[in-house]
Amino acid sequence: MSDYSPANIEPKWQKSWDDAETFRATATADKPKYYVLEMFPYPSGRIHMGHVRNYTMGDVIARYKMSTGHNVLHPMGWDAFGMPAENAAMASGGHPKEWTYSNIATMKDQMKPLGLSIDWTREFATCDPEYYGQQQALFLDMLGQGLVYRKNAMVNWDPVDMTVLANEQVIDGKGWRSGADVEKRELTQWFFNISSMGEELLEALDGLDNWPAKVRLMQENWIGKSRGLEMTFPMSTPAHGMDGITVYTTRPDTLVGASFIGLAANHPLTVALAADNAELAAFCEDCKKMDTTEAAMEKAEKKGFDTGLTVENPLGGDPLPIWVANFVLMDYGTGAIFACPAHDQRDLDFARKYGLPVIDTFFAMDDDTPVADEAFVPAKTEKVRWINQPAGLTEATGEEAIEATIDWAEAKGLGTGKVQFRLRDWGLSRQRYWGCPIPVVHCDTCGVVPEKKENLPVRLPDDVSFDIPGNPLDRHPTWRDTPCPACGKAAKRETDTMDTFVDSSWYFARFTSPHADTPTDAAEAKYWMNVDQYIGGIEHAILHLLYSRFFARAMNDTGHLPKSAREPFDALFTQGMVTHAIYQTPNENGRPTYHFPEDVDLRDGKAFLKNGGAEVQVVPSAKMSKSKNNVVDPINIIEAYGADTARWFVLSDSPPERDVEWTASGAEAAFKHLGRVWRMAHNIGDAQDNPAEDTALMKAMHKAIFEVTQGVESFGFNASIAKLYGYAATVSKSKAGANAKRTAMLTMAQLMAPMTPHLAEDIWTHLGGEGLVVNAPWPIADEAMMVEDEVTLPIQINGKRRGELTVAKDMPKEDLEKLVLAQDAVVKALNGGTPKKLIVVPGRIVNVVV
RNA sequence: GCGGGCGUGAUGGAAUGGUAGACAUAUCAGACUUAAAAUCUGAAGGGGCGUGUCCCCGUGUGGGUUCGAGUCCCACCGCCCGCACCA
Repeated sequence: MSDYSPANIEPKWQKSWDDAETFRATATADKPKYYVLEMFPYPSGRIHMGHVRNYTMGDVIARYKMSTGHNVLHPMGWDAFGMPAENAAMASGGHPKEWTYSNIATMKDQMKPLGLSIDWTREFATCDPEYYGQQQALFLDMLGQGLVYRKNAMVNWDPVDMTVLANEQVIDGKGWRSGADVEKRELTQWFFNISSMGEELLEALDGLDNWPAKVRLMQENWIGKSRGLEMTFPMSTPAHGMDGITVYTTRPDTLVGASFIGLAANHPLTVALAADNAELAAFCEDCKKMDTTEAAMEKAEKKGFDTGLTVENPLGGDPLPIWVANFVLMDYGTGAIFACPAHDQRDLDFARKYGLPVIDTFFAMDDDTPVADEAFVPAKTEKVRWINQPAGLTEATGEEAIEATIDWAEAKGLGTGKVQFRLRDWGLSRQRYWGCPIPVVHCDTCGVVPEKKENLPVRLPDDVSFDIPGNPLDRHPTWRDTPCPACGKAAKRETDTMDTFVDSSWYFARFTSPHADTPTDAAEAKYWMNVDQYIGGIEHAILHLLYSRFFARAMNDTGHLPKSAREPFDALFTQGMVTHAIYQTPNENGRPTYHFPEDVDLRDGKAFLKNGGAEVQVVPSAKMSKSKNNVVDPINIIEAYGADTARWFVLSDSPPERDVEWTASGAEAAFKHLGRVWRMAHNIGDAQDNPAEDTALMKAMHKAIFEVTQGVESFGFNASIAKLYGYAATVSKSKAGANAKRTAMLTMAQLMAPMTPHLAEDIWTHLGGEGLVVNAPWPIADEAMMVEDEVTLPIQINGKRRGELTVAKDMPKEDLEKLVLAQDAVVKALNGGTPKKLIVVPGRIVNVVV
């Protein structure tokens, strides 16, 4: 008899699915829909194990939903714009377009053998003119609604990539991609007005019950809503046309403790003063550098510059000096603060350094110690005793004092309560070639004019070169030239392209009608949206997901999505990485030399080099990385064991949200198990029916159906697989007749089908299952078959297990208690006495308290 | 610094407040074999001697709640992640 051969099986069943167009998503009224989406990949050129795990999880859900009577939409596409393509063009002289499309072709070839249930007819790349043309249409509609605007802004300039970066693309003062120190530059930029939706984006987080709490919290912190008081301190002597300093504070309750005013280095007053004060100008230059590169290293160092000016204190008392302080930021609040050193560590550090007063405004309930070197900052919910509180409070929590003081200040006309967000508008302009052109024209007469929709897409020119840094669109001989859409005179195109995060902010909506000649088709979008289950990496917790939430709202506002899709992802799952041990030996410099897994022998829990036998240090569970030689290529695994083994293994060993470590022995074991199941299906035998054994097997089958289903429903794929191992062992050992075994194995095929679809089809057909297993309805566990007549109860004495008792499930409590008290262990423990207490948890446990 | 999460065998991990360690890896033993591979069966948290349906200890540490705690509460230790001069 032949043996389990994935190389024969897998292409065969893939062809059957293709021929039957099994995965074609069609909107029909007779079935509920289910939209499952995995975050689409960047076409780097090769798929990796992380992709395999991500897509397999989505595939399990998609196939399961198909078999439970849903129209399933499970699409795939390519996040295809971005700098690596340009970098490759610079390095090797090719064209970003060719590089990208060739990578897409390669990766698709690598993905196809996985047997994913993807509707490839909906595939697109974001660099397809058909896609980015609709993105331009969307941009114009958003422009019309005031959701996009232009402003001068200090931007983060990456000197290596020669482009602007969003705040969130700057990590520790360095470009997220290039790692270069980021500089500040002032440019006219396009911005999405995401902050106008801050409140809604924050409030709607509450409704996202099927998102990880962690992601919701990260977004909440990112949006950063706070309530405080905006008030103006009148200047003692007006200067540079200004007669007051407006500050924002979340702690107006500590106004009594104000000791100085702090201005940002780029506050308008600072800038005006620096114009004729070289020393201050030099100080401000220092601050600008700190903002980017040195911030991380010298975070504790507070520096300031005394302007010599003062403001009047609205509470009476001495005027407050105005300082320029390096820790005050222009782009939050008003760029000016009042400092209360007693209750803010930064202010205190500053005050101590420059000898400014420290005024306690409240004390703990049981402690009068004045603040020394540590600011007193209790939780806002803690009750404290106030000194000269402006609103007249004596004992109150911070929360109460803040609200009371805002009311007081408003009544006195000193200021107004204000809500502030950390979330800032999203700068989308990029000075790059390989991105979606911003569809506007600059006209000397008309200014900035939107391109007409009938002229879309504004296509990228193909004849560009990358031999000099900077944007090839800027230096293209003719591309910029175009008539002004308003007056028809000669004008110039915008040469900035869009941040690639724009491309991925609405692709999920485009998948509902990928070839419509508007961004979406209303009927299709209404049927398929929302995404029922979105799956991807935690690294997208803030940027991609927040931007997508914004875009879904913007698309609703511009009529491209229904209101119900303003929150586009009903459920989000963030999966863990696939890791692999690193094998390293120290070289002569003491630095590690990395060895490929295939060069290492594993014996007795240790690792040795095959060549030379030297012992190798093993670093477990490290992220796969080419530079560490610990990457496992899915293609090699598929060739060696087949796709089903790869799929089974990446799901098996760890819960989906955690990292899973790829081990050669684990993959081997997965392959062996699939072979075992295959042989079981081919060795049913011809045993006669055996009622007792048959019933026992059918009971086990229904239990397996129940448990595996539960695992799939709850994203516990590893649990489902553990149950399938157990079920396989039960079937294998069963003495049931051939009919019952055949039934048991047909169910096995169905239960395994979402994880190992090719093997499942093969078994299903071999055992005479009707049609394709992918189309078979999911088995339903029969509750009656899962009822056990007898239960084994553990008997505890004082909470410790001391024996067990097998009794009829429905035995009356009194009879059970009698039996328990007659147990040897219980009799011994009671030693002739009576139990203090007898706890019977029906069907679970008995505890005797002695 | 702020916020969040996690600590269970050699390893990955399982366990609605109810038999801790399912399932898998690695390990060991047995069967089959001339032998090996493959396959199948079984053992296995640690310790004890009295070898048993035995006893003691055991889920980072210390307390607490409970008839009963890996699970709930408090404090501490360690690790991981996110944010970070946001007034």
